[in-house]
Amino acid sequence: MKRKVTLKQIARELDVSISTVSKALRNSAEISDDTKQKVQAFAKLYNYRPNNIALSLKNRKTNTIGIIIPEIVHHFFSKVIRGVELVANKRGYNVIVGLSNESFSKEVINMEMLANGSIDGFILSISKETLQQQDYHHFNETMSQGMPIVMFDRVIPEINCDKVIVDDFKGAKNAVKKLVDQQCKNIAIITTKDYVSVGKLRTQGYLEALEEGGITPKAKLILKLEDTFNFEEHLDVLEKEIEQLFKSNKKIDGVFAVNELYALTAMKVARKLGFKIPEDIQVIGFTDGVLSKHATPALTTVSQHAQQMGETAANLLIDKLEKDFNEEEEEQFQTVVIETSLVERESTK
Amino acid sequence: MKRKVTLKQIARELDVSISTVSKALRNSAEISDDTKQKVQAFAKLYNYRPNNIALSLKNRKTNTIGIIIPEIVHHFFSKVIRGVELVANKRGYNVIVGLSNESFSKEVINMEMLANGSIDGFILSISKETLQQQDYHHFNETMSQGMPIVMFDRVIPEINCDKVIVDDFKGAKNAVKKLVDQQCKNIAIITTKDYVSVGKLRTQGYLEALEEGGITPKAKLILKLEDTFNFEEHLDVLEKEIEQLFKSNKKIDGVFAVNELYALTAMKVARKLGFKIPEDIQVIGFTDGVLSKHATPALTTVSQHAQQMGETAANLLIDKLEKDFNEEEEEQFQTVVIETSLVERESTK
DNA sequence: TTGTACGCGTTATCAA
DNA sequence: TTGATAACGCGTACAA
Repeated sequence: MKRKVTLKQIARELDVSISTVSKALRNSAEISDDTKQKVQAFAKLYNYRPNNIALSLKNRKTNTIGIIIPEIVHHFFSKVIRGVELVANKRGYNVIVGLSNESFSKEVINMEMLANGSIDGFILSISKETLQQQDYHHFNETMSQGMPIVMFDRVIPEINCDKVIVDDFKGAKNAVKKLVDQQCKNIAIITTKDYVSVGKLRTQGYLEALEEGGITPKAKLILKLEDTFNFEEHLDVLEKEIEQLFKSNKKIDGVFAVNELYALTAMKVARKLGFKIPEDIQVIGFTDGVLSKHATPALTTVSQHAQQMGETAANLLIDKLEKDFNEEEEEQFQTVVIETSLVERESTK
Repeated sequence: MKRKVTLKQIARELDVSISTVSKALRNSAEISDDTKQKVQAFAKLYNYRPNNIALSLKNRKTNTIGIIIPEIVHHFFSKVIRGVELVANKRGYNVIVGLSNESFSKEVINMEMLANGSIDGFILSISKETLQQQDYHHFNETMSQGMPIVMFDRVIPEINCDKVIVDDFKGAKNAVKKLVDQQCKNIAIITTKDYVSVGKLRTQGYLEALEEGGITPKAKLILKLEDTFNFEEHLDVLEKEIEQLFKSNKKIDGVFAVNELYALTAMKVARKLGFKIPEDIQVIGFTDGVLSKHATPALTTVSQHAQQMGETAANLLIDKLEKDFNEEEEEQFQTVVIETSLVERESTK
C-alpha cells in the first residue's frame, strides 16, 4: 500500500532539489531539457499529482463550492445540485454538500464547518426553521468574513447577496389565469403559511389572476397549511384537510396547489369524492418533480427549471470568486429571475 | 470585508507567540490562566476557528468523504447520499459529491480530482459505461495508493474492497414468489441486459422463484432492455417494447419489473390494453422511489432501503479510515448485504 | 510559563 | 541551470 508520491520523494530519488522538480514539472524555461525529461518521466511513472490540499493552503483557494440544502431526497433540490455540479466541474470546482434537514441549528453547524477553509463560497436554500425564526446572523457573518453566498429559491430580500429565484408570482398567476381561461369559476388554492416566501408569492399570484379574471377571491377557498409538518409521512392528515376543503366548497372546479404533494393529494381526494379530472375539476401544481409526469391523470404543472437555477447559481458564485477585486468599486449583487413555464398535461382541459 | 482571523494575527495583536496562542486555545496546562483568558477572550471576540485546510495538510487527513454516483436526480441515489451524509456528519466528516453521469471518463476524472488529497476515501456506485467496458483500473489504482473504497449497489465481485449490496437475488425471488403464490401462471419479467449486475441477479431470482413454484420459465416472457438507452426521455420507445410483450403474450397475469419506470410503464400499457390491475395483471417493481407510492394503483415494490445502504457504507468507510493500522495483519474486506423487504400496495392482491 | 523550530506539500522569489 | 528559503496555518516536541 504505497502512499501518494510527493515532490520531496521525487527530489530525493533523483538527487535534485524540490524546487527543481517543481519547476521541471511545470515545464519552466529555467530548467535544462535534460533534467526536465528525467523528472517528467519519473513523475509519470509514479503517477505524480499535486496535492490539492497543499495547493489550497498555499493559494488560499480551495476551488470547492459548498451547497447547503434543506433536503436532498427531493427532485427540485437534486436537480439544482446537478446543475451546480455541472457548471462547477466545467469550471474546475468541486461540490461539497451539506444538508440542513430543514433545521436551523444543522444549517448553522454545517455552514460553520465548511466556512473554516473548506470551501470558497456557498450556494444555499434556506431551511424552513430558519425562515420561521428569522435568524439570519450566520449568513451575515459568513459574508462579512469575505465568503460569498448565492441563495436560490428560498431567499431573504433583506440579505445582501446574489440570488436566483423563480418568478413565483408570475408562475402562479399564469397557472391560475389558465384555469380562469378554462372557465373555472371557483378556484381554490392549496398553499403554505406565509413565512415560506414562495408560498406567499404564489398566493399573491393566485389572487391577482383572479382579480384580473373578474373573480372575487374567497377566503374559504384559500387553504393555508402548516408546512413544517411532515405530510409526506402523515398523508392522512393532509388528505383530511383537503377533503374538508372540497366538502365545504362543493362548487370548486379548479385547484392550484403550490407543490407536487398537495396537487397529487388534491387529485386523489377529488377522485375519491366522485369528481372527474379534468372534466369536473382542473388541477395545476407548482413543481419540478417526477410525480406529476407519471400521475394519473398526468398533472399540469408550473415548471421551475431547477437545473437551470443550479447552473445560474454556480455561475454567479464562480464569477464572483474569480472577479478581480481591484477593479470593483462597489460590490454589486444581482438577483436572477428564472422564468417558469406551464407544462400542460392531462389534469387541465 | 475582513478575512478570517488566524493564530498569527491573534499572536501579533496580543504580542505573544503563535504557539502560545495555539496552546492557550486548546487549554494547555502549560499556559498561565492569565494568558489563557486573554487569548480565549480575544479569539472568541474575533470568532476564531482553526483552518480546516491547514489541519488537513498537517494531519494528512481531510475528514471528508468522496461519493461518486452515476446520477443524483434519482431517489435511490439521493437517499443513499442522505444516509452517507447523516453518518458522516455524526462522525465528523464532510461529504463531497461527484457525478459520473453514467460515463466512464467522467467517473475517472472525478475520482482523480478528488483522490489528490481532497478526501480520505470513496463511496461509489459504478457507472453503466464502466460496467460495460469492464475497465476498472481507476479503482485499483486508487486503492493501491492507500485510499479505501466502499462500493454500493453496483459492485464488481473481482475488486477487493468493502461492499454494500442489496440482496437482489433474494429480493427478486421473494417478489416473484409472491406472484406465484397469488396464482399467477404467466409471469413476465422486464429487466436489463446482463452486464448490469443487478439486472442479472434479479433475473436469476425470477427464474428460481418460477422453478420452485413449478413453473417452467419461457424465454418470450423475459424482456431484456438496453439500459444505456435513456427511456426517461423517450418513454414512447419503452412503451412500445412493453406493449409488444403484452400483445405477443396475451396470457400474462403477473409482471415483475426490475425498476420503477419499467413497472409504472407496464401498468400504464396494461391499462391501455384494457387489463385491470391487480385483477387481471399483478405488478411488482424493484425500487425505492416515490413514484410507486403515488402511482394509481399504488405499486407493490421490493424496497432496497437506500438510506440504510448509505449509512452502512459510510460506517464501513469511516471504520476503515479510523482503524489503527498497526494492529491489522491482513486487510479485511467485508460485503454487507442489506435485506430487501416487500412493500405491498395496490398492484398485487 | 513561554517561545523556537519543524513539518505537512506546494510554489514563488531570490541567490548561487 | 539549479538550489535554498519563505510562506500558506496549524500543532507539537523541545528549548529557554
